[in-house]
Formats: sequence, C-alpha cells, structure tokens
Amino acid sequence: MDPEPRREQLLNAADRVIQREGPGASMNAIAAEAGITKPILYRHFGDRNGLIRALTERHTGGLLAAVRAALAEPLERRDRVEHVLDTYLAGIESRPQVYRLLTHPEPGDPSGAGNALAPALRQIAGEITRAVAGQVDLGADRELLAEVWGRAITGMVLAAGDWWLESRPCSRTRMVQALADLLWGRLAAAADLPTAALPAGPAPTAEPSDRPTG
Amino acid sequence: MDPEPRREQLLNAADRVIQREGPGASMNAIAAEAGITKPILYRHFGDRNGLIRALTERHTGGLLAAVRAALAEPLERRDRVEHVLDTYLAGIESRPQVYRLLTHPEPGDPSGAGNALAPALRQIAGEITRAVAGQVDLGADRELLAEVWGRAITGMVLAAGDWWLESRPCSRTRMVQALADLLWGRLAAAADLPTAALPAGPAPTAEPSDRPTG
DNA sequence: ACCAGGGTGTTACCACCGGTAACATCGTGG
DNA sequence: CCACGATGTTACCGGTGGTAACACCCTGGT
Repeated sequence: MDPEPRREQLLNAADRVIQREGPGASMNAIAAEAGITKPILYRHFGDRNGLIRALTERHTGGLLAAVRAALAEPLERRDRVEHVLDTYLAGIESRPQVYRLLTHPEPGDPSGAGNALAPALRQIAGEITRAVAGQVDLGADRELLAEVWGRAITGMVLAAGDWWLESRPCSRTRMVQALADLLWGRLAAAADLPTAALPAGPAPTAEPSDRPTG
Repeated sequence: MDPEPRREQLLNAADRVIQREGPGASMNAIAAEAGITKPILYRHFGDRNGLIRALTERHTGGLLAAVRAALAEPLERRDRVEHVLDTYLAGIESRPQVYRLLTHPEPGDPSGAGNALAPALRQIAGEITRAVAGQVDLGADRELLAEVWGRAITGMVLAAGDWWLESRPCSRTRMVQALADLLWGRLAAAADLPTAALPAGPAPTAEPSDRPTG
C-alpha cells in the first residue's frame, strides 16, 4: 500500500528536531533524532534542500488548499475576501511554530528555509490573480491589474499576518476587518486629521514617540 | 579626517564579489577580492553577520531616506501615496542587482542575507504607520489600523515591486497606478464579471489555463 | 538449498566554511 | 631608539553538507 512510509517517518523526525532546534538544525541532528545516520537522509531526499522542500510542501499543502477553497466560495465579494483572509490567518495561527520556522530563517542558519515557501506564495498569488481576473470586471487592464494585485495582496497578507502572529495585537476577526478595510479603500476615504500642522518630525530610528496629542 | 576609509574600501570589495558570486560568497572570496586575508575582515566587522549588516545598511540607507522624505511631502493624499510608491519603485529599479541579492538569498546560500534587510523593512513600516496615524482620521481604531496598515502596505509594495522588477510587465507609472488603485478600493468598487457562472476550475499547480472565454 | 537484489544501516572520509590564535611588518611619534 | 597601533600573514579548530565503501537482513526466483 504505502510506497514510502519510512519517508514520512523521517519527515516527522526532521519536523520534531527543527521545531526544537530551529531551522538551522544540522543533518546530523535530524538523523540522530530519527535514530539513524546521515547517508540515509541523503538517500531519501538527495540533499538538504530536498529535505526542506519536502517538509515545506507537507506543511503548506493544507493551507494552500484551504485558501483555494475559500477563494471559490460563492459569497458576496466583501464576505469572500474576509473569508479568505480569515482562512489564511487561521491557518498560520493553528501552527505558529511551523509558520515561524518557515518564514524566519533564524540567525546562524546554514541554509535558508525562508525561500522554501516561496513556491507556495507564488501559488497563492496565482490563485488570487485567477480569481480576480475571472470574477471582477476591471476593463482593459484586467490581466495586468489581476497579476499585480495577486502579488500585492499576497505580500500584504503575508507581512501583516507575520506581524500579527508575533505580536498578537488584536483578535483574528479585527485583523480580518482591518485588512479588508484597507482593501476597501478606507485609507483613501478617511478624512484628514485636523492637527495636520505638525511638520513631520525626524524620528531617527524606531522609537515610537506617539503622544496622544493631549 | 576619515576615521575609517579602509572599511569603506573593504565594503566595496565585498559588494563587488557578492554581486559577482551571489550572497553566498565566502569570507575567503571577499578577502581575496580585497587583496587581503580573512582575519582582517573579522577585525573590521566582527563576524559575517556584521559584514552583511554593514553592507545592507549602506545599500538601504538611501532608499529609506527617500521613502521617508516622500512620506512627508505636502501633497494631496492620493498624490502623496503615488509619490511614495514611485519613490520606492524607482529606488529598487535603479540598483536591481543590489536589490535582488538582498531579497533573494539564492540557492546554495550558506547564510541568509534575506533577513538582513528585515530591519529596513521594519523601519519603512514604522514610517508608514507614523504617517497614517498622524495624518489620517481613522476614529477609535486609529492606532491599531495604522500599525496593521503600515505592515500590510510595506509587504504589499515589497512583493509587488519584487515581481515587477523581475518580470517588468509594465512601466513604473502604470505599476504605481495599479497599486494606488488597489489601495483606493478599486477591487471593491468594480462590478462583477457577467460570466461569473463558471465553477472555478481546480487548476492543480501553476499551469495558467487562461482562455479568454472566447 | 542457494544466491541475486533491494532497502536499511554503518564507519570513515573529503572539501569547505566561519572563526581564532599567534606571529610578522611597517609607519609614526614621544 | 623604542613603543605602539594598524595592517598583514600562516596555521589551525570544530563543525557542516555531502559521499564512498562496506555490512546486514529479508524477500523471492530457480
């Protein structure tokens, strides 16, 4: 039946040790966790990139499928967008460790696992592009806009979701609303602040000197 | 006068060899390019991360300053947003090699240079957050929205700009318009496509089966 | 009964990398 | 004249990804 049960077992071991030691875990460590030695790993996965790739595909597969399904849901547009956003955030929220090690290569990392999820991101961007181009009337620029927006929305959700997962500033629902609001032009529609006279202070590095203006 | 002219010279050498061999260039190679040997590099930069960091700061400094200045420009909101977008895209367009090696760690990379520009991104996100919170009236959710949007817009422009730089699908001006349109809610405002009856085909991997529905 | 073959496992090794210690050299200034 | 700091070197260490060569066991065909 199962053509490669050992492979799954090895991936499980790799998963464990990487979650414990970070993405920079050595092949030796992974092999040891699996109770074996290096050459077997290389027989199964070719090289380190192959292992990381297999691991990443296993982890991103579910999320990708979920997002794809959410994109096809027959809802009103705003509801569908919120549904997709919520699906993505719920996906990364359910396995924060996995997500973190996939996105943040960690200092002292010998081989970048960060770009390992680049294919998954490209796929999500492609899904969004296809959905937009197939469902929204954008005039002559249809194809270009859909492609740009596919990448843009993917990157936007990636960055915002990343920050949200790390600092947890609000509930998932509020986060979904904030992102959907941005996409819905709330930044453009909002009024100017009355106290717009302040001359944009220098603010050298990252010290947030936010005073509530009295 | 110049307290460290040699350091600049070493950075130039590192720049050259990294542009030639990719971000995975070894310290030996960099030292050789500079006509010296490893220990001197370590005396100047501490360790490899220090070198990469110095290099990254040198490269991102100008772009960061330009974006900051663009954000403070006294323009109408849409114009200001377009100005910031154009500034960023012009920045990465002017040095595509540098940008590429900073963002794409390249396969076979021993040390991730990709996250080296993470600080710069955080700074840009902070600038946007501060600008939004200080200039736009967003009601009670002001602070949260500004923070979310700062990250979201940064990630959006990063991803879209990255793709634009690689595939050059259109002029910079059109790209700016496409992104500003997205931020201005054009996705939300556009009408549904009349042929919305097709049941969202599976499209397994990345094969774009875009038929013009002729 | 025998042996061919494939999966699983091992030890021992290589080239190379980041990083460090110890030593040599040169120019300058008290 | 010598102390000193910057600049430079060779030689080395531990560890990493990756490979070669060899050993074991279990199945199955003849």
